[in-house]
Amino acid sequence: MQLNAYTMKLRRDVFQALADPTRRAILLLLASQSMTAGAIAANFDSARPTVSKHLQILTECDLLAQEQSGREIHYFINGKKMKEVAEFIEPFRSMWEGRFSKLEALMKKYKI
Amino acid sequence: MQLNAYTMKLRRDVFQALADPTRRAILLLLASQSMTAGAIAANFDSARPTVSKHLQILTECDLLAQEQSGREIHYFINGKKMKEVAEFIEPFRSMWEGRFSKLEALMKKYKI
DNA sequence: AGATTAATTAGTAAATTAGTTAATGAGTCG
DNA sequence: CGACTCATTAACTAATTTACTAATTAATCT
Repeated sequence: MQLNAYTMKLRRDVFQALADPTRRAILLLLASQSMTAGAIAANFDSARPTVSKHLQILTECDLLAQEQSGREIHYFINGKKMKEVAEFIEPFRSMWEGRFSKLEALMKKYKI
Repeated sequence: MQLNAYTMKLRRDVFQALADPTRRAILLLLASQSMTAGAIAANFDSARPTVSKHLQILTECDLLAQEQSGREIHYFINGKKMKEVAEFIEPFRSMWEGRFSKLEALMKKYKI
């Protein structure tokens, strides 16, 4: 079997999915409501198959789920998957919001 | 609203930097203390110039800052930049932690 | 049935990325 | 000064990503 971009197993994790600005815009679009592939694509300049591909990538890594109704496919966000990203940045939170963040930064820097 | 290359952020941004697992590991390493390039590289199998490149990318997008001391370069995290990621995730938070997340999801889905 | 619509899959080209080894720059120390 | 060390830059390759047009699948409408 010939392997191509569609059949090959590629690296697909949440962070890689978020790396593309179009995909982030899709997620923000869907934050308020679910939409069909066509309605989503209407918000972008890219060709429809391009948006379709982005939707597939987001779905593969579980950031989106789909539900077919007739010939339309509705896409909606899987909030739980976003949690993975939130958990990654959690250890850094104190670095931008704590009162003592500057002091802490210095202490870390000089390994006190 | 039409989203295009003007309204979207271009490459080499925080999200693109986080897409690589080695770079995420570097950030986690530095979460507890600053380290020299050599000490960081010692934690990975990649060749040193490879790690150096990752450090450069992380520095370019301000996730890391560097400070030279003699011939060593100390790298440390710029927590504020992480905030950008946190802010992107924020609108989705209710989707994984709210009591009513399932109900909300349904309401959004059917645009009630 | 035939035409239309919604969306994906296929195939291909261009750009970007991550990795390598070799070479270079710049402190440190005998 | 010359050898050694820390780290980056240069040059190159292989793999991956993103994009497009054309073709296909499947549901709906007249």
